[in-house]
Amino acid sequence: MAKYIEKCPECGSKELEYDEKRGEIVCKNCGLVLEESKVDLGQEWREFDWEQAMKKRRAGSPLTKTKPDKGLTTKVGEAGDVYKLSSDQRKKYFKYRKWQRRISTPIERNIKLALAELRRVSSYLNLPSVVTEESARTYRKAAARGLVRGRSMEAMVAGALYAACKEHEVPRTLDEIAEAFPLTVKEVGKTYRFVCRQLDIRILPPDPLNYVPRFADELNLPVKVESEAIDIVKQAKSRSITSGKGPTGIAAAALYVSTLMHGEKRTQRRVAEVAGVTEVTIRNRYKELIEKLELGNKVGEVD
DNA sequence: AAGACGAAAGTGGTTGA
DNA sequence: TCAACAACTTTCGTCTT
Repeated sequence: MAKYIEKCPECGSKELEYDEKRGEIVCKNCGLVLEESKVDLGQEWREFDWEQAMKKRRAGSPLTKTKPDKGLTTKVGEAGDVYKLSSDQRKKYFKYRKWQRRISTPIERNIKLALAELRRVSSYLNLPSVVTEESARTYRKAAARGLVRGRSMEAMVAGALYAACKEHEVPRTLDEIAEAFPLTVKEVGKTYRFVCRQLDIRILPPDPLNYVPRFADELNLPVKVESEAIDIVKQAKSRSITSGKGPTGIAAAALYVSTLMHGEKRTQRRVAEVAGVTEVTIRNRYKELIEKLELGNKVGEVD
């Protein structure tokens, strides 16, 4: 990811870090947030071979769930000339007419308003598009089931948004979201739970395994250390000593133990830093791991 | 001098009456 | 809806390398 600024205007430090999830550039030295929103001019899809490339490449704006008509804004003509068309084309015509009519039903009108609100708040909070898309999907579902009736539209949007944030592990508090609408924290929380229950959305606690590769990479650890850490996490999971604990803490501690086992030691501070937890947490988890998995004898061995 | 360790007090989120 | 609770953080002092 290209950086457009290379020096912090506040302290002059060149240690800048781009946080992709938050879309912010942060100065590692003084913590100043330099740029809150960036426009990603790259393609939003990936292509792995020629076939996929042919399928996925296109021009124009992305097909997106945040637009009620999926971004197709061309007006479809009125009836009249239809019968001059071939049957194939006539079918297409009716298909498009369907979408045309769809945006005028009450539900779609409601959704249109809701999505406008969603886009506004998303950009205000600098949320990545995956989250926005996810909330849009959720809101559509909720609206389709008539869950919005008798509830404020804003609150439903907020609930869907909060759920999506949690699902994608984008750290936005209830307060931040409530403030952006604005709604009270209570209202957002209530609709959030309502939406989850009704749509059967389970926010499963994030799996520590997801974090291991990322942290290992940031610590420049060799593959063997990483796979050992993954192993440790799996063992820990099978003995259910991971439940209720913060997943990042587990991942970090497993990595730390693994570094000791392979003589690739990193300081607790460094590990804590990349994992976004404190050294204390690393120590606690690490102590647990050693105890419960009887790893004590293996630590210190250098191979 | 830097890292590791652990105790104590405080905070935010979850849970159960 | 509110209070209890566990996990996690912050802070700080001590010990080890």
